[in-house]
Amino acid sequence: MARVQPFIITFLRQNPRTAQNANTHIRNLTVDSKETNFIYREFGENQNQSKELVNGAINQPNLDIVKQVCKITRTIPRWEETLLSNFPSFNFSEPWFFREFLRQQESVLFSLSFFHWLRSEYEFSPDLDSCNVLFDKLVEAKACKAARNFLELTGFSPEPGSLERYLRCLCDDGLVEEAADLFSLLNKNGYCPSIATWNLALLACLKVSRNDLLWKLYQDMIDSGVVVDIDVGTVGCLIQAFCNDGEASKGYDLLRQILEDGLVPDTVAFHKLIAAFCKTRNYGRVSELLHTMIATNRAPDIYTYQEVINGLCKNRKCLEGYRIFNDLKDRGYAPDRVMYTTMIHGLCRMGRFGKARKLWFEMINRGMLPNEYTYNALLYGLYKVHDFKEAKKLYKEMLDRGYGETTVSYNIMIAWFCSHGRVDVAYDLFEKMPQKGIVRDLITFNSLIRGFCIKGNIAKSLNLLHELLAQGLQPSASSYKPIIENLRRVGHMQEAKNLLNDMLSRGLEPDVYTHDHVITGLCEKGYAAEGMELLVEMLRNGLKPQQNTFEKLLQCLSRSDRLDDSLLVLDFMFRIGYALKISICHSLIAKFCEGSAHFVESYLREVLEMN
DNA sequence: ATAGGGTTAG
Repeated sequence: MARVQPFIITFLRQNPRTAQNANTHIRNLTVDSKETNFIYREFGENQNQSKELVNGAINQPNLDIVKQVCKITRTIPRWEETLLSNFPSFNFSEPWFFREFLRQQESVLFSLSFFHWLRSEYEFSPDLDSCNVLFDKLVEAKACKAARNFLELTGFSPEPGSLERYLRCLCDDGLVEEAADLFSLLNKNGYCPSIATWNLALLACLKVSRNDLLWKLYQDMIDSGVVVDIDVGTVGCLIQAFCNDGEASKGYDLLRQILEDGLVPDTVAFHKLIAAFCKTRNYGRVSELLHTMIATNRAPDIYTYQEVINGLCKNRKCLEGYRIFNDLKDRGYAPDRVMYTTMIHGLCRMGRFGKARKLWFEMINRGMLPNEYTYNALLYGLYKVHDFKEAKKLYKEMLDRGYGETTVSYNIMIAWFCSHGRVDVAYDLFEKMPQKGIVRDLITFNSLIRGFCIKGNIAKSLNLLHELLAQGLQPSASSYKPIIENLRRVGHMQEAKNLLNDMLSRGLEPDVYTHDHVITGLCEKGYAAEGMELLVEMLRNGLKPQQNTFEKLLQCLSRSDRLDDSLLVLDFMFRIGYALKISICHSLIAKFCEGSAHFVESYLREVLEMN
């Protein structure tokens, strides 16, 4: 059962007037009567009014009683405890009573709690009319959790139109799974929601990063036959979805297609495409997209350029980004703080601290104060140029302005100490984080794991890996990589291999070098078969082992007299395009000759033909 | 609305 969110309570306490309008709060409330009571206790007014109630036998439709009860539920705390005794002979479970109650009670929250009271008191179930009214009111108040709960309790079937509004409500709240179910239900009953509703659902999927559901919904949408003409809003969503899936070119094709039809998607779709093509470094496309935007009256705005500059900076084209940044200024665009921060960060990442510092002052001169992001960017820059003195100064300034106590700033400092051989200091910071209420995230752990590995402290690194997992964080390849490399260095190949397997089983992709480390390590220990197995696995995954790895493996295989495997590995090696070193060639041939003289000739021919 | 940190070299 969801709870009242604390911030709402705080808000209500500070702002009791709002308690009068319960409708605005119901979306955040549950139907738990305890919680509802709490709200009454805290905010109900006229708490002593409950005395003057009419007593007597009144079982005829009586609008006056309805009026009184409406007021009681609205104003008297814990009315549930006294209502029956105040109206001893009145039967509240008459259907007309609840219908009329709903008509008069303007607050959805109180209507709902009255319904719950009726249920618990009389096992009441409202008639279809009342169900429809209350359900619609709940949806209108965007209380979709309460609406769902109401549906479950009553089991009634709302009108398709109501359901569609409910559906939109679910989308607004990001409850896309339920929305998708409802679409199927509506479709099954032959009702087809409007394109706008479908689009809303597609957008909601994008918002909660559920591309899988988006595609499923889109399929349903087509199957339902709603798409007569291509809708530009739908296409915009699809373009975004393609970009999220890493298939920007498909998104691009879609854009071209719809432009031919004379339709132009919104800027968000363009932005997504731009970011995606920056990522694949297809800058020609990016520039083309910008031109398209201008040609179709979607003039690139500051956010567009933000996307471009960010894309360039993230993909090692920072100076290009810087050029555009300056260009924009020349053309009269006033970069905002985000753009300055992005640029400063990009320059810092490239070690151009001087330029970054210049922008920093320029920004301040233009009346924009550095915020948490800007401070972190510059701090990161100082870390990159190893200027600890200045970093300390900046960090202090940052703290004075109330910005430094965050995960990111701690991570920068921790990475700093780790890469300057002071993992002990980094660990102190790490231990201070929870005390200060700062969350440690994956990057915090990864930095420290790396720090301890630099010092050769494998045990500590492993501990951190376990702690990370225990916290429920998803490890990344960088959580494992340094540990595996360290284990190989000290020859603990079994553990290294176990960790590698652990990585794979979590769906992580070790890079070429991690694999290479394990293979060469295994070979050094004489585990030819396992080395071979891993090499094959690598090739199967499309990874290209280093030449040295092949050589190590060949030596190991020939030492353990696995001549067939040697030939196989040679074959792989030549196919990749590596040449065989003369020394290894000699030792291989010598090995072949040791065996039955009968085969030497054919072996030789094979090796020579391959080379 | 938008931005930040780990790893970059083998």
